[in-house]
Amino acid sequence: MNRAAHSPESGKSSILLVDDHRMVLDGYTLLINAQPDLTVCATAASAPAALSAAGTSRPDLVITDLTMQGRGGLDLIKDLLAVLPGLRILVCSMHDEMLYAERALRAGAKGYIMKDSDGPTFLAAIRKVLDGGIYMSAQLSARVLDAFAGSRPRGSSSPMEKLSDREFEVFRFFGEGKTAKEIADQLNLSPKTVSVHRDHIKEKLNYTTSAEMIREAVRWVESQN
Amino acid sequence: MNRAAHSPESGKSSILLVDDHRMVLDGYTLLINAQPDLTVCATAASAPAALSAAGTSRPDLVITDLTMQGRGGLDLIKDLLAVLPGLRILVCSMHDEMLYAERALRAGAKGYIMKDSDGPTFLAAIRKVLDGGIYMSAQLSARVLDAFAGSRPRGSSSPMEKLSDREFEVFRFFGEGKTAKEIADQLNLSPKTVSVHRDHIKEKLNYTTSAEMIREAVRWVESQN
DNA sequence: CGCCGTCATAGGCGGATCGCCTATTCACAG
DNA sequence: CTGTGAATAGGCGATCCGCCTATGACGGCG
Repeated sequence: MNRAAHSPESGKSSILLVDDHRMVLDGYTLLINAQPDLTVCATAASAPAALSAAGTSRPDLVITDLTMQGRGGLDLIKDLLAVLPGLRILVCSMHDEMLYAERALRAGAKGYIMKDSDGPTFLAAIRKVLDGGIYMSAQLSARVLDAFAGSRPRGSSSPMEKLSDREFEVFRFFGEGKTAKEIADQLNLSPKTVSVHRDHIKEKLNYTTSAEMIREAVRWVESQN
Repeated sequence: MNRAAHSPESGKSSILLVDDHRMVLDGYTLLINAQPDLTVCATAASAPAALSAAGTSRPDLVITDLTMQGRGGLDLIKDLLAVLPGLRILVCSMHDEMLYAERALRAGAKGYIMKDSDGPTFLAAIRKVLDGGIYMSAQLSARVLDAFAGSRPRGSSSPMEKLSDREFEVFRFFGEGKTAKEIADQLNLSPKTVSVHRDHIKEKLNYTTSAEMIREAVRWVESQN
């Protein structure tokens, strides 16, 4: 186990925590700092803060939530890896893994764990990722292996799987009652880009009107809560 | 301040924490137990566990998340109040308050705070609710006061009560994913008329954008089974 | 009975948005 | 190296939105 590559002095692996809920940051910090081999070197409550903190503190591992206000967590993963290639990222989300984990791992994360995991599971995930492994639940890994095995009962799965990451993100925003313009502002895009995404979503999911698409987006977001 | 009614021995106000994310529970516990006048008497990670824990530990206050798996922070509020009438409940949600706070308060909660609040704000909310007050953000209270300012022919029923028959009809059509034009065609009206109804609905229900109104319409239609 | 508030209807108008088309860049697969 | 798809965004005409005004109908009220 050679975890201490970036922490020559302490011998502890340094971790950057990213979550927009302070209480969650406190909870993680409490748990992690109680471990002899781990230490929290920085925390951040937003994507920009996370990028900045990652640049200065050079953590061995970043643990991040997926859904932060504005600029989804997937973008943060990509940005972090663009700045610090090889950085290990463990996604810790409150959302059902089936819906987000695949995207997160494809974006470059090395693990996905749900927030309702208990301490030991959580620490096991951290150490597995620090050791160069990929952490995911048994269910999820089964699903991934299944997908790689070539079995394709396509169509029975969610129609949303046809959407690209960006389209999916826009879809969710529409489901939250946001205007195209509001979404554009929040993602720092031109309204035109959002409208193109909207068009593609409509086409991929076979909706004839935007109102219909929005309704289904709202229903879908509802079903996630 | 007579907060210790149910905690004769310690003099501290006892709090039951409910959240399905253990890390969140840890963070809250850390903060609360550091206060001289507050103590966490129990935690629960599910609605049934919360009901059971509330019955045995008789807390002065319950702090609960709204969205737990198995559907229903709102149901938990109602169930808790059914078992322990007069119990004070502070909802601590990660969701935009505009979307859930009203429902939570109508269900009987005495406060609503977002998870990204900092410690002092959080403690202020706890103490305010323990003292018999109602805690909500300035924005939210402004919205509530605004809504109650010009209307109370009925004590407090559905917000849709304020809509005229025609407006309500239009509202439902929007909730079914219909376009303004489609609604106009179906009701043999000019699109302009429908748009005026839409404007009035937005005004009466205090929505700032049409997208927000449509989202709530969809949610309402959904809730009608 | 006349007055006022509300409802339902709808037109006007300027600016915003939609729907569709095209284009550039980039990444990745074949 | 070439093609496909994703992400970004501009153009443009038609449509829609948001706000204002207006008319007729109904219903309570002094």
